[in-house]
Amino acid sequence: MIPPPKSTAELLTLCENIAGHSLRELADLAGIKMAKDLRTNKGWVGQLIEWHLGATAGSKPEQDFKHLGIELKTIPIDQFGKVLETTFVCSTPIFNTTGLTWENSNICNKLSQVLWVPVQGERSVPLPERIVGSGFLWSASEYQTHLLKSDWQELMEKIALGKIESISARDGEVLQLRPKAANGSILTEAYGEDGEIIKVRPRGFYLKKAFTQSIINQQFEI
DNA sequence: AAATGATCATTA
DNA sequence: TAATGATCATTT
Repeated sequence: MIPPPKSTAELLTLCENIAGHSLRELADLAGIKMAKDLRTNKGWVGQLIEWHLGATAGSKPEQDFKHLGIELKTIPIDQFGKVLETTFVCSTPIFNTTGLTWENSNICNKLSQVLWVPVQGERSVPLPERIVGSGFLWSASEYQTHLLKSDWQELMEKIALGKIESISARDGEVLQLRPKAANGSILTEAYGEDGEIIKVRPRGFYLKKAFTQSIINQQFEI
């Protein structure tokens, strides 16, 4: 068990320790069994990295390192540093959203400071042989914040107006709204177009690839 | 080939 | 059910 880091510097040291190592090595060190594949265990890599960085496991809607104000995200990239997947940020509040602003939203809080940990994610590389890259801290620039905030406001307005079912993943410049649930039969309450209560699939906020790619590029082209 | 919509495991 | 950790796999 790795104790939670007491400072940002400690966290970054833990992060340096795992850089360059394979998932097999890290699983062995953690005493965690290698996942056979990610198909039936999609969060396995993220949970392995959490263990090594001393993140407190849990399903609370807050940052991984709340005392440091830092959220942890692993991000799959290929050998050229290309981002392979969109990034889930958090689930979307869709029922009682009155009084909710970008500034007091969970997504704003989570994105205030992110420790990005790139992990080799090409399917052609066997899971145990994939290498963990060098993690780095990131905070949104003014421009990036503007993009996120305006997408968020547009999406949340549609939700408040009962137009959630008309939102597609194509909406938003950098932020997407997509289903986020165990399967299609999971339902939660939302407002319909006439203000009535309807049942919809739960949604989550995702960062589009182009946005996370720019973050990765910014880091590795310095 | 890229992207959208769907899905898997686990905890509380 | 709702939150976390995400990637899968069919459609475009």
